[in-house]
Amino acid sequence: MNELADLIFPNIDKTVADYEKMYPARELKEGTIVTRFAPSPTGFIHIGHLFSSFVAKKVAQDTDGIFYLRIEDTDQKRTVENGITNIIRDLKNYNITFNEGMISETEEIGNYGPYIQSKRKEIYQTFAKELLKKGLAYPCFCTEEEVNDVREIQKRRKDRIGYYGEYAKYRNFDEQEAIKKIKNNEPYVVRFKSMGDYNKKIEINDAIKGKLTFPENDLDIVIIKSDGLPTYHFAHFVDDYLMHTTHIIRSDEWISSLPIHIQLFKTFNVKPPKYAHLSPLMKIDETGSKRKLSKRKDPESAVSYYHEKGIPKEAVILYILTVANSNFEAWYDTNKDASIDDFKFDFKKVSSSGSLFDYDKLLNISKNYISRLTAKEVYDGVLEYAKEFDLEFYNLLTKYKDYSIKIFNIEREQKKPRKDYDSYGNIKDQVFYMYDELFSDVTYDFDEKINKEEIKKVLDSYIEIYDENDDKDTWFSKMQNIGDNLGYCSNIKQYKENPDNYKGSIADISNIIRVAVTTSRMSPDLYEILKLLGKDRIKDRFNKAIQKLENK
RNA sequence: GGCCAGUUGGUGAAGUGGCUUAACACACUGCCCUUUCACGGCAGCAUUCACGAGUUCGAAUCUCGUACUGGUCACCA
Repeated sequence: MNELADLIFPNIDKTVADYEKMYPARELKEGTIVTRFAPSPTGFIHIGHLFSSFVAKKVAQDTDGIFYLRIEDTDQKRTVENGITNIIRDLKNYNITFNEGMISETEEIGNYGPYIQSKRKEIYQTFAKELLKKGLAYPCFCTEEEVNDVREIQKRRKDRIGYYGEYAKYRNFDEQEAIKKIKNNEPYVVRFKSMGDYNKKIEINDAIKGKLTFPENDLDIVIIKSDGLPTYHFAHFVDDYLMHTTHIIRSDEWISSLPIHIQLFKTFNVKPPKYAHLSPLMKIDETGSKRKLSKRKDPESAVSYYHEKGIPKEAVILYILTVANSNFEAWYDTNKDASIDDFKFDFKKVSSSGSLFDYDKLLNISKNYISRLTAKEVYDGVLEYAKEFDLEFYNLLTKYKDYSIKIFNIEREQKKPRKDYDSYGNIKDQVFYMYDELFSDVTYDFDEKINKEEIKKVLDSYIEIYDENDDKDTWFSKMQNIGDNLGYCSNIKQYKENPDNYKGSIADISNIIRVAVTTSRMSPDLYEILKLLGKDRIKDRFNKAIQKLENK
């Protein structure tokens, strides 16, 4: 066995024990959680990554633990230029930062590195070599075709699929023959020689899914690929053992490999970490069935999608927490001013089946979030958004900074603030009429019932009496006067009792002015809008509206 | 096909044998408040927890079976 091990890994002279000494257990209080986020460096962060990294960070943080970033680049094909930098940048945007691990394409912090798997080759090989020496691993010379053929045979026989038992061609292959093949440069992989018994059961307690029962693993899985790098299963064991990860938080597509992972830990006499498997976010697809959000088909799976819509990062995180922990929403409702750091995350409150991604709910959370910001904060948010996506608006916001903040302050900073902005991306459409530069090519939504002579009368009498210094009550009683003089009821209740006695009500008067100024019958507080516009601009708006009516 | 898991209104869910005539939130509908809209308030929206059988005085909650949905069965992670 030693001869074979030395032939396969001639340059490995350290032992597992050496590495165990190099990476001693962390000196942490009992119950402290060490977690990690371990993506492939594809540079693409999707909502699922955000979800699992957030949860991992949160549970570590709740115990003053460690959260580190490990890069899983054992599949060279998937590696993308600047992938690591992009991942770090995107996560940082969402306030997801690390205590340890990679901090750029090449640099890292922490004592348990390297934190990038391609630099850990010797470590994996050391563990594999030890297995080889003990007869718990062996080289397998099967070609891809051979493996496929076996699968076909198994399908035909309705046998369980996989490399195990009598289908494991090289499991009991003669050592000298193997040595000959290797010396002959035949390609091979290293497989784990499983001692598991498929008829026995193992029980695993998942922090989220609860008690899980599986048959023992008896698959002789590949641990070292022909390029010398480990497979996920093997790297997971080696890394999380040596880095002393206490909790593996990952997506639940890994559940079915759990027996393999547990077996690997047991083989080295190591206590496995705790596992917490997260269900993926789902959506209803074209055919009406539920499926995982896919980064190919679903634009909303990309984190950049929310960025482009101008949904505040904080709102996205709030949504994620809402989905992740079912009691969060109620907690947040009663602790509106608390930081989400004060919320204690609970694995038991994580749904064990996949949730549908609910965009309406996200928007609602976003809307509530924005409603609680100060006008200045809204301004900063829109400004940052516009800088990237709407230069025209950006320039206006910069030019009219104080004025813009006043606009955003209409019916804000009060007990029950307005809630009409659901994202930074939809603000411009709602306030465009406050900017003369945006007020061209407009169409007015005057009430059809009121003819243009009436409209003119109202506007004319209004401009005569308008005084910018009036307070709201004075202003409104003047409005009522105009109405009374023209035959519109100034009291809405009276009007409703006898609508036939009047041409209309004060609501019609308001709306004529509102439409003339904003083009729309829906707007925030009219008094505030008029005040911000000022008398001269109001006059201009009136003229413009009248002109448009004439030309009709 | 094997293995594993899940299934409570349009959506996310609460719920662990009686306090459930099934919370709460989103969406939707109606009413109220109101100079418009938004906000806010009130009401409506699952006679029933995929289906069937069983255990029990009693089941959304326990057991079994069926159906459906999802995951997995790579030298990808």
